[in-house]
Amino acid sequence: MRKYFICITMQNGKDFENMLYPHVSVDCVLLGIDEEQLCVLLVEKKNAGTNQTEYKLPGSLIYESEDLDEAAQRILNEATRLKRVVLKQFRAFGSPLRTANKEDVQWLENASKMKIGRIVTVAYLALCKVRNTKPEERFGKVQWTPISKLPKLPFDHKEIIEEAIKEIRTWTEVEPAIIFDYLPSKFTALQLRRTYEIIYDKTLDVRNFHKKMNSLPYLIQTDELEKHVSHRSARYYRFDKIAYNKMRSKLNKA
Amino acid sequence: MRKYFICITMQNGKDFENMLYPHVSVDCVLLGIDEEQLCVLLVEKKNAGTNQTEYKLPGSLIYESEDLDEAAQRILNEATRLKRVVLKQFRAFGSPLRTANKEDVQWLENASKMKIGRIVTVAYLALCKVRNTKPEERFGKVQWTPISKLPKLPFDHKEIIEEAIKEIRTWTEVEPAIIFDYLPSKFTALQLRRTYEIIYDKTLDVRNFHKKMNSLPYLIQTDELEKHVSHRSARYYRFDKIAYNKMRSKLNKA
DNA sequence: GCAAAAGTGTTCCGTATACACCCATGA
DNA sequence: TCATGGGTGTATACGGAACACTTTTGC
Repeated sequence: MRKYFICITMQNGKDFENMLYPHVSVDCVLLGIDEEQLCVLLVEKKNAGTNQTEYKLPGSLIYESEDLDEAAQRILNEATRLKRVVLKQFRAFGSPLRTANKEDVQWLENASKMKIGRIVTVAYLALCKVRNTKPEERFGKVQWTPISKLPKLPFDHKEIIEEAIKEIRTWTEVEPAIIFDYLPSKFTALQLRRTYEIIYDKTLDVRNFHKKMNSLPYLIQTDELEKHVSHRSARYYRFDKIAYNKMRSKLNKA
Repeated sequence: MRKYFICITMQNGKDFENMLYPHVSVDCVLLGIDEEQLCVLLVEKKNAGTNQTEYKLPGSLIYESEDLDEAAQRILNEATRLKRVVLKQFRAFGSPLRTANKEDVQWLENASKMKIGRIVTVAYLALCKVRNTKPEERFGKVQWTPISKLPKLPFDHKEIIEEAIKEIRTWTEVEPAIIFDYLPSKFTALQLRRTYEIIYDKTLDVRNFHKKMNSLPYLIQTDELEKHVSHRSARYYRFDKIAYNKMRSKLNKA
């Protein structure tokens, strides 16, 4: 049995480079910490006709000539205006049932102006500074939502978020540098500890944590102290990227 | 600017279920151990016109209604006739440059009878018993090739294999059960040790290895001994899946 | 003076590493 | 009798976990 599949592509005389590729999408799970909770960035999903606002993960079909990593950076930038955030691809989701819900498909067809069949999505993960995010206007409103209070989400976005949360725990273990990408350049021991506590959802012993910090070659004490706090002021630390990389390359040899 | 993209799909009156989806493929990196070396299964890639045989990873476009995991199982089964092997999705490869080599694309168009543009591939990994593999005839010849002697490969298959080798090391650490899926149901300490040695590409201390084995609740000594070997006969061990799962669930709680 | 967080050391336990010799078997 | 792998124990090092009190500062 022979099978034929013919694709005809048309566009308004514009370059092929800017064409969307309506078979593969990239979704970004942007995690951040706000009000002592792990939060995920959701964007508004405007439903034609109805007034109710629903939410979804920031994501998009990829462009014809765009690498997956590039697409992820683009989406992250559109949703937050942040640049050079470390993004990690963590899984592809490709069940044919992803597009089983007709409302979801209808919405996507309206949004993309394309006929949508099946879509395989590649999911990315990043840790972002919540305070710094200002999405592009045309991207609509974004909302940092605690992971304990996720609303109804389209497609399999809930599953994607669950996987992302598992993933970030193992990721921070193997590549702790991403934590410092997330923190301000000077930070206190408390800030660092809270970050780990929220990511791992458990409390850490203060003394053991200090001991650990002192044993890590890439955590440098500075002379600066917190000011104007109503308690003993804490010392600021900084992340030494060079020492970190040196340590890593040693580990990899052994 | 509006963009249009029209897809027309035709087929010989057969059901849509069996249609290939020419935008996403799945490639399987099947690793095994032969002659004390880590090997990867490659399949013949017949080039129309020329007589030379080249090789590639077993892989295929996915079918319209097929999940990614299903596609991976199908490909594994076609290439080895093995069933119920644990496969792990480890990364999507989606650079537009994947299809930069025209020969590769030409070959794929011939093989699939489809017009091929860009393809995003999702890569899977498994550990297989080399001796048990007998591919389906129509799949062509397969060859277990030592990873140190990879031939020229199409697309980015070399990169995919390199990633897979890194991946299997971390995978066996977090999920040692896959090793026992790979070994015969009764195995000696030597067999198990060699398996680890080859995967990690380093030698392990014999005494420490025995000590470790004894400390693991899921490794059970049997009363059986090797026979007809020209040295003291070794004891057989077996893998206790129940004990393994019990141990895992404890770990996850803590 | 009090609330709030900073900072600091010791003990214990389990796991990883290093290391050398005698034993059983078939050829 | 020799070649081959089987099997065993001890000492040391390191990192993680548990645990309580004094210090500093602003209000």
